[in-house]
Amino acid sequence: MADQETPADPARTVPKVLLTAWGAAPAARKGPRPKLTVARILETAIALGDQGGTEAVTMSRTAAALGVGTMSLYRYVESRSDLLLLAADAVLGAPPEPEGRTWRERTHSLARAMRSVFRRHPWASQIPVTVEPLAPSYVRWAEAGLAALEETGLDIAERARVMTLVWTYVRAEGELAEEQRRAWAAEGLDPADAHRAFVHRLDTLVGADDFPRVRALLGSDLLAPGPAPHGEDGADEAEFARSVDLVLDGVEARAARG
Amino acid sequence: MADQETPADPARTVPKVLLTAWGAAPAARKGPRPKLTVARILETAIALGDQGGTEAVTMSRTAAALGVGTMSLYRYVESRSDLLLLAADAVLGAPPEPEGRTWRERTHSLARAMRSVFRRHPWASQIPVTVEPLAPSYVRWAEAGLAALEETGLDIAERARVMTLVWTYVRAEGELAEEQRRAWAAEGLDPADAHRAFVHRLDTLVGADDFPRVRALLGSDLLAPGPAPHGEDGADEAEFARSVDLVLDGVEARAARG
DNA sequence: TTCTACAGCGTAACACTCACGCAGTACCAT
DNA sequence: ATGGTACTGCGTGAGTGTTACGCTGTAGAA
Repeated sequence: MADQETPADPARTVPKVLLTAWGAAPAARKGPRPKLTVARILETAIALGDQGGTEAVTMSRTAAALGVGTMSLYRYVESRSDLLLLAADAVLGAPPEPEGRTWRERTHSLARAMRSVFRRHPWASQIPVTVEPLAPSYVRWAEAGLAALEETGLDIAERARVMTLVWTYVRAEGELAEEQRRAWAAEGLDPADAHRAFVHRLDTLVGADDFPRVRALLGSDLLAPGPAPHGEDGADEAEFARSVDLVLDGVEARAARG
Repeated sequence: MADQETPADPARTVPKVLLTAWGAAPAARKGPRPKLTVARILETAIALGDQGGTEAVTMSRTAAALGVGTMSLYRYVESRSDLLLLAADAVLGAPPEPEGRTWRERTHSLARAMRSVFRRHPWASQIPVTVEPLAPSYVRWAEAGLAALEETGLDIAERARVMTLVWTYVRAEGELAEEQRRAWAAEGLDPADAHRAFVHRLDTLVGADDFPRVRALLGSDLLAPGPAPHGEDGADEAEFARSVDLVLDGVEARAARG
């Protein structure tokens, strides 16, 4: 009997994670009934992540929360990193129906929706689902993004480029915000203190001779306390919206050129 | 003697990592001569990262490579994550003199330079130095970016937004590329195989009914094997350049409006 | 004398291998 | 149809190797 597990062409293999993610893993026909499901495991992992971040999602903790032995999880998931990837993709879920009449409004609406996912589950932004850009939820968001951009008239490759650029930025923005939030929390600073601390450090460390432009930020709207208190999400969200607008300006210019 | 280490205002503290990074840590006046320097430790950590990625940079391995005990490193660096942050910032280094006559060329040149740093030290892209946006090398790149954008005529806040957007994208692009490269390597696929595997998986998993636009990518230039072989850096770099151009188109449009 | 750097020992947590016992199901002989 | 049996997949406990990091004693420089 030939070894059926090792096909000749490595390019025709599909990793087990992807099969699991798409629900394409073959169901068992014999043996005892499984006590768990992948869905239930992910649910638990997501809950752990929500309250303690990526590092709180360990095999032992997840298993304990489910009331099973640590090793049982390996029946459903090949490794911890696979578990995290599946959890992150599950969190991404399906994109909402984009709001707005123009492609621009709809694209912006999708970007804001993805951002809000990463604000509700900040740990997920640290797991690049796009590494395996074929995880089902990511593909759904890709499809939605390409659809929203359809009436720009740009060709499919260009639309894909825009979509990838925006999704990459949204994820990265979430990642940075989360890292920063954790850093502040580790120092025991609340958002207001954090903003003051940042200004103080900038003032202390960054010399006017070598970094005149960075220092000039001290006097700008960016760092001046405005109506929307810094550190809270109001100001950050406005910044985010403006950055997305910048990209969409570029798309618009390109679409106008044909 | 009052506790001098705990000032009343938490916003006036500067974390030790930052002081170390800026070379502002006070030198010891007594005691035995230090066997190591932070610079030498970082050099070693960077070498380890270059050949084995982030996870290869452990305290024990770094110490062993230096011929000292593991715990000795904690005299110079507060924690592993501090070590990684310092190493990543060291790798970023100083930006080169940007090439080009227009702000556009110079900004693009800087973006490509940062990308090349992250290609030479891919692990560094996984450590968000921008978390603590006051690490010295990042500040240098920020200053360079703001300078390059000066003659757009945009105000400082807008220029800062553009700079942050571009730097964030560059880092994230490097991060994703590295994660992908590692994933392929773990499967034992070379770049050519990886491209074929990707197409095969896309074809297998992504149904035409639910994802017509994503599937349409199969027939596009993006996935068709062109003169520059996919998986190698040629095609990726061209994609990167086009994405940056997209953003700069947006900046141009905004600059023209005033 | 006083301060500081160094390193060995020890701890707790982690991911993951291996081997085992056991529970159901599918199939076959009757 | 029915009873027995072979087999497969399930859960898990023990064990391995690695990790970051705390504590403590020692040696050396000012």
